[in-house]
Amino acid sequence: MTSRGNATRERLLSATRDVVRRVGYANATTRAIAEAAGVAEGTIYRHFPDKIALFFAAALSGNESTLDVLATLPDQAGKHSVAENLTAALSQLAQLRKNLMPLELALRTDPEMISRRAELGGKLDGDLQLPPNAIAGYLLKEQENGRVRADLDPLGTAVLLLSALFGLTMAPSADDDEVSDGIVHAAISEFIDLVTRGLSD
Amino acid sequence: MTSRGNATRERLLSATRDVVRRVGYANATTRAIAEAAGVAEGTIYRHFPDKIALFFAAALSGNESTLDVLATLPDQAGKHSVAENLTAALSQLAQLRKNLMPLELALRTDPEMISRRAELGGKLDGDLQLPPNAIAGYLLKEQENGRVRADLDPLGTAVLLLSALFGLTMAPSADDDEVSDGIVHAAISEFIDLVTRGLSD
Amino acid sequence: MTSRGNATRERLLSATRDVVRRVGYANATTRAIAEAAGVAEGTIYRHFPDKIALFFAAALSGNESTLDVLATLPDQAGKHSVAENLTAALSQLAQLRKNLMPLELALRTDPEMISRRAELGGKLDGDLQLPPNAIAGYLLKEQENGRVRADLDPLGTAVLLLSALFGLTMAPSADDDEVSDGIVHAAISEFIDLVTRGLSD
Amino acid sequence: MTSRGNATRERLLSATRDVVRRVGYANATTRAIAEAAGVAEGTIYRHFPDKIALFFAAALSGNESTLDVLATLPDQAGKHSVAENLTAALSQLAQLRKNLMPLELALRTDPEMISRRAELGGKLDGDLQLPPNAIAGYLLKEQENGRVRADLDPLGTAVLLLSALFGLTMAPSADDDEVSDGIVHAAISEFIDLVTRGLSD
DNA sequence: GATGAATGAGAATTCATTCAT
DNA sequence: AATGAATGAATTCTCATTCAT
Repeated sequence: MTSRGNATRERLLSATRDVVRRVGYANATTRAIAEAAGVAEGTIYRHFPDKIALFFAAALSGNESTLDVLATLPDQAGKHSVAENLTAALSQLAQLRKNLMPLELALRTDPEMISRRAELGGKLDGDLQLPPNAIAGYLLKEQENGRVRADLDPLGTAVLLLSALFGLTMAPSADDDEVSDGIVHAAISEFIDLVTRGLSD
Repeated sequence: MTSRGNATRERLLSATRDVVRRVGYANATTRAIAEAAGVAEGTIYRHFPDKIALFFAAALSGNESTLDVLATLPDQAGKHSVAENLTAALSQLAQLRKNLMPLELALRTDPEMISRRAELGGKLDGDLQLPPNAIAGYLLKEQENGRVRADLDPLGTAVLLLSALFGLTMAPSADDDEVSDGIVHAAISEFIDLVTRGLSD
Repeated sequence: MTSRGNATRERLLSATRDVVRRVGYANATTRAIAEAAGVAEGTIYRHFPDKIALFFAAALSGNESTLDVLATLPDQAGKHSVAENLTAALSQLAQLRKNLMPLELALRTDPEMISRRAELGGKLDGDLQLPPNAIAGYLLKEQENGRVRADLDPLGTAVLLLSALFGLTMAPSADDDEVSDGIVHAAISEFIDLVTRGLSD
Repeated sequence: MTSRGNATRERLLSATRDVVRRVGYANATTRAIAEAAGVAEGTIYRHFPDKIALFFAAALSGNESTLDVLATLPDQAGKHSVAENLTAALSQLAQLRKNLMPLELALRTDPEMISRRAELGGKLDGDLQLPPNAIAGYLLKEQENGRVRADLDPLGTAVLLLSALFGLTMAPSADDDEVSDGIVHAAISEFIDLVTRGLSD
């Protein structure tokens, strides 16, 4: 792969993310993406077999660092407070979700994408399995530490938290990305507070 | 509006819901909807100015009873347990979500729909505001009863619960509707248990 | 089907034959066909599921009378001369070939069409089987009449004659259809003379 | 021309023949040919001005030996039987046709190729004229030997035989090349028998 | 009111050809 | 000589919408 080719590929991935964020998945046409990337439409097909493959690649790329951070979550057990640790972890994941969300929505909306999910193979499935596993691992350690109720199912609770996170990240629709990030972070914080202390306490 | 016209209109609304549930919003073409309704494509445009108006109307119609039940939620304060009341309320709402979800996804995905949101005017916005208000009203009464922490913001917590519910209802993808309903109900129940008792007890 | 719809369908079939004859199968685009038919491109797809179905339909339609004539060939046995009967039959078939040839060539050239051949189902396969069977039936009767050698395999000989006819009809490429028809007829006549009398006599 | 360049050129010609035989003329893309030849797409244009020129060159090359054999046909007059000589000659030609056929079909199908026929100039026209001339020359000598009817037009008959051969070689569609060759040879043999002895004899 | 044929803009994708490296 | 990334025109097909009947 030439360096020019690589640069074009990156421009396409970045343009795809931009266009999807701007006009939504349904309106992210190859024409719009090519124009945003400053290349001809045909160029897309030198780098990706089809549009869906481009979307998958765009959704996956650029999330490596987030995932790395998440992998170290279980090591935080015992340090700081449980609420702080979970808030930090979910905030990280919210970042990830912001990139993956249009893809996730499309996955739930467009039957063709569902059937193409295999494409992501180990890559996305691995990525998607990391979060619940990391959180479950963390909860298990904290159970051993006595900082989390022993009768909780760690994996079930982790999935519950992630599902709720999904709802939380969907909710706000601020145009300004920074503002939006702040809202999401505050919501997560409140949510973890609620979950940690309970409704009645 | 003649009774024939009315019947056709209802058939179109019902067909739209069916088709959207079956093939997703993106693939719900006017042709498929007309076929499902047993009418000609052109007939759609006798009843609705365009496709988006049809979707809005379809999403709204048929949820009246669910909303009615919700309106009585604050009256349950003090009866049963808080967990039971919230579980019941969110389960009701999950039903509502199942109908509204494709529309909600589209609303968050497709900018054209966002701009058409005004169309729903008081109707949808009213409907959408009822759930948080009903839950907040309930939480407030339970605070007065001493069954919910006084330092919680009722409306903020209600929105939090609803956001989480959204994530919960998105998660499962069982084909069988009844099975899916069961999974969602169990998840809501666990979720409310977690929220009620807290992580650490 | 409305009468307007039927007329459009016929115009499309006729336009397809014209365009294919004029520019060849490979260059017979939907755009060119629609333009020739005086309709919008999208109209093609109201009448035919896709381009290949249109080609098959175009190739098949309008050959009924030719096939009918052929079916009566065995009844000619004993009348006129064998050479006259065969010349007449092959000339009829040459007419058929002129319509089917672009399709036949495409069938041998384009793998996608080969796989779609099933589409023609009984229709084309029946049509394609009639000629050899009709000729074989005729030869058999003439063998009984003693006007054709008894040691010839009727069906094998019929296939041989038809294969040769294919070569004959391919050969000339006169632009003027009438001239071309004349050349083909003369070639068939000479060919049958050769086959009837033999090289050495 | 360096030897490397020459080797590449040969690989391209061979790859073109292979690809055309495998997927048909319509699907023989420059990409597929370049891949089969193990070179980059751009390399094609170092050796040939465009795709059509490549096809012409590929069709012509590699048939020299066949043509040489044919040139000696008239010398066989008087030896063996007429049927044997013609069967052998047509079988040779069938081999040639197998290579030229996709091109011939394209020539009759695709107007663009017709207009480029000039490109072949003396080369292809010479090659194409050799077969009828060789056969006509042979028939003339056999007329002198009294082994062929004197009232036959040698060239007309030669063209007739070649046209029929074309139909014969088109007919079978066996996947296995050797099987296919066998079928064609048998058909030619039967055909010459028919033509030699006549229908009634 | 209802029909359904027709429309035409626009979508994804292909491919021969060019050109900087 | 060779590469292979980039091009952009062209292709098939879709679909919301219109309108004569």
